[in-house]
Amino acid sequence: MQISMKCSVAVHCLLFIWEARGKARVTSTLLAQSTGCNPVIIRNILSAMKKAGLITVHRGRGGAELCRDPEQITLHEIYTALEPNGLSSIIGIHPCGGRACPVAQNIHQVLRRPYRQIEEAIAATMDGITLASMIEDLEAGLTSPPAVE
Amino acid sequence: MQISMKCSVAVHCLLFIWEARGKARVTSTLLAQSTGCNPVIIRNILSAMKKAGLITVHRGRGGAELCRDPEQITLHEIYTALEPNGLSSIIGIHPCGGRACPVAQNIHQVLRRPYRQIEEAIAATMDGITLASMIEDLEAGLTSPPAVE
DNA sequence: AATTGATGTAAATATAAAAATTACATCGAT
DNA sequence: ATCGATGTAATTTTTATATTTACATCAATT
Repeated sequence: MQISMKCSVAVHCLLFIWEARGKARVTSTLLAQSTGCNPVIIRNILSAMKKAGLITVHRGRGGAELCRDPEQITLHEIYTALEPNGLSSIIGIHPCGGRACPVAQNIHQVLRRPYRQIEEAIAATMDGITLASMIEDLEAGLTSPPAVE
Repeated sequence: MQISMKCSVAVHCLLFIWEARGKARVTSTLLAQSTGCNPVIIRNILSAMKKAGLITVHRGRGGAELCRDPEQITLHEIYTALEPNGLSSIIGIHPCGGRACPVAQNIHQVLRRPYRQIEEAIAATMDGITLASMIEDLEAGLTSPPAVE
């Protein structure tokens, strides 16, 4: 599994919720249209972020809002809200237990430290990225004419 | 896509090749048995590492050897040998171009910087991990009794 | 030179993980 | 009470990985 598309969709949703604050009720259908993915996927993502205390979602009436200031929401929090196992889910190790070969018996332990270091590096970087900084970049793009991709 | 199992298999192969040096000819069949995956997968991985200049593989007779000292081989090189697109392949961004929504039009650009920072952090960490250090950990495990998983 | 056991790849198949879809219970303002 | 919304479970579809099959090529050995 990668730093999955779920994460980019989640950021997309948060930015949308922020931009729409006070203007429109942000429903899962609306977010599905903007992100291009299914309303159920959106609801699952919103649900995860709700459990993590990042947003509130109104049942019945509908609509989502941020629970905190964008400065107080980091990419790391967004990511871990979506991935229950945290960053270790981005790393895969082939299963090779129960084999006679001594390399096979120890490979798991050998990789533990390197992979933990990588996870820590990613976590530290993600801690430094706030929703506020992404909003800043978004709004810079909104005022200037749309760039050709 | 994650830091795929290919990477852990590749490290496994390199450790095996190192431990077997001078003792046995390391064939893809042998590595397939030790890693638990298919000989064709092994050959593809070896082929990629060969192109990257990490190992040599003898045709006909068979057998693989390291081209360099383990101190001179980093995890980053191993990883990039396997993934043509480098670290950007660990990150997925949902496609949402061509939509009217201004958030959809800018999300790609907003995520560019954070994700580049993450890639750089991973790269830096991987640069600091050498095959030699993993061999050290492996051999520490070989001398002590096998741990219960 | 022929044999043998190996690598190097392409193509097809099988498996596993993600995402989309369908369905429906529940909620709450109007 | 109705209506449009969320919350989830279960199913299907899609996509990505990994395996298998097949075969051409190679180089040491006989």
